[in-house]
Amino acid sequence: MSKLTMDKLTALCKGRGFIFAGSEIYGGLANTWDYGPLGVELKNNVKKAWWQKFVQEHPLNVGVDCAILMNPLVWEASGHIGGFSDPLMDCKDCKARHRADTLIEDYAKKKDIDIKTAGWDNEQMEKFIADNGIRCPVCGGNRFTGVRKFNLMFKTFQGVNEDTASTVYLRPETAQGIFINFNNVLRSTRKRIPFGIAQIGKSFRNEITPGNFIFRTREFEQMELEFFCEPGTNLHWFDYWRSFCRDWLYGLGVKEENLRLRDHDKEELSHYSNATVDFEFLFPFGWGELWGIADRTDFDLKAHTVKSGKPLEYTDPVTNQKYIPHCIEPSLGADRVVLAFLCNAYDEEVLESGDTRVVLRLHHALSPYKVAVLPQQKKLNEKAEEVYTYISKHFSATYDETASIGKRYRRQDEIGTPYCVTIDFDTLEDNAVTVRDRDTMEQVRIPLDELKNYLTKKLVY
RNA sequence: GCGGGAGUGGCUCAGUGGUAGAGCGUCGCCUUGCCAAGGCGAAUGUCGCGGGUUCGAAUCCCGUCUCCCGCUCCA
Repeated sequence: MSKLTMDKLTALCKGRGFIFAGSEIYGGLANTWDYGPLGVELKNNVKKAWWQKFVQEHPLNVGVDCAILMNPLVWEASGHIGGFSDPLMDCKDCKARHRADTLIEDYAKKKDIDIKTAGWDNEQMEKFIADNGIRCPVCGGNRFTGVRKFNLMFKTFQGVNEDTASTVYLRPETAQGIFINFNNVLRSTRKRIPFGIAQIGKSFRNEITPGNFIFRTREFEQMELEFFCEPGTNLHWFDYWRSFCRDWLYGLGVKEENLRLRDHDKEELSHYSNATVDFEFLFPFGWGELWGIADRTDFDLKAHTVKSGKPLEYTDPVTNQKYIPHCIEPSLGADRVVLAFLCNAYDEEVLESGDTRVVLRLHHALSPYKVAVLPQQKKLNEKAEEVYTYISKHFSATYDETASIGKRYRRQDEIGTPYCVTIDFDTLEDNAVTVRDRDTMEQVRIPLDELKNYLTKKLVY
């Protein structure tokens, strides 16, 4: 198998209608991508598969879909205003841009001093850099501009007045919508601890450095679960979700060699968390984070309790004890995992004839089309259309009557369609069709009235 | 923002002053009844945009825009 490159993948995505560059006819808009007809099917299938395992089939979890725009106080409480920003400074000599906190912490690590810049303001960082004579890692100069905070949140205005009072933010994570609805969900579902609230939705971060196709974009979709548990049971549930998430990926065909779980060192832990594991996938550009599972403790519920004055707590129905639940958060990037599934599925197979067959070996649950209906010849299209009409009521299906049958198989292979149903001249006599399997390339004859059951069995997830 | 690369049909590119081309892909017809066959035909371009030089610019000059890669990351 020849190696997959991002160029190959983006070409396939664009050519076949998975993903297009955004705003193309106006010259584009950097790092925006539009999902095409196949891409939206794939992405919807990914979301559906996630929802199925994390909500539909999981007895402890329920779902929500919260607003993207929220009261700005939410972000003050969560620490995103103030904390969720990068302190940047430029080298006046070589124009390289650096993060002030990184410069300081790298320096501290080298000197073996224990320094945490979290909570420092701009002046403190500028002073430390000047006092210690920290130099630009690129050119060695020591003339820096002042520190400017670059907030990662997109800001906009609600209503007609563009003043501070009407400033709202596009959410940088979906999680906060869950936390602020903790009481609502608890009351309306009569859930007991432990339980989880799941959400799929768009988030926005004004990243300085987006890139790698749909891996890092400023607008992206998250699939997050906030799982609430009794304090002290954190580790148990952390491990539980760690395995659960890993198995979900394996269950959808992610190869073991493409996935690694990396537990965070104490130093890299976020301000809210005391245990974190990264699920990393081996993309053509290297290992990239797919899924982060964090133990957020009671940080968020506590913060919102303080800020809002509304206690977000739980009363144990047996002991009548009140406590603020702790929270384990598996947070998955929808676009990233779509990209991962694409990379994971991409295969180039060299056939006996010598030419290569490009196959997307997507899990059946993820394939944009489950079935392609192909008349052996155009003369048979009447019968074939009949079959298509019937099949498409039950499965996402496509129809193709052009070119040779072999070429049409290849087209379906390239977009990951697991089953091709061909109608031939015998079909008119015996009312049966040939079903061809994408992976084995084997063919079986199935009577039309058994076709639906046959495919249903094959396609169950 | 800085550094590098690139803008010519859907894709990959050729064309470096003189009527915009090829391959692949797409579509149609013929052929072919199970894995990218073949034949014939067709469609698709203000050559990124603006200005200049010139009888004449995809090509030379100036400006400008955009995208891609790298850098400061973590869904």
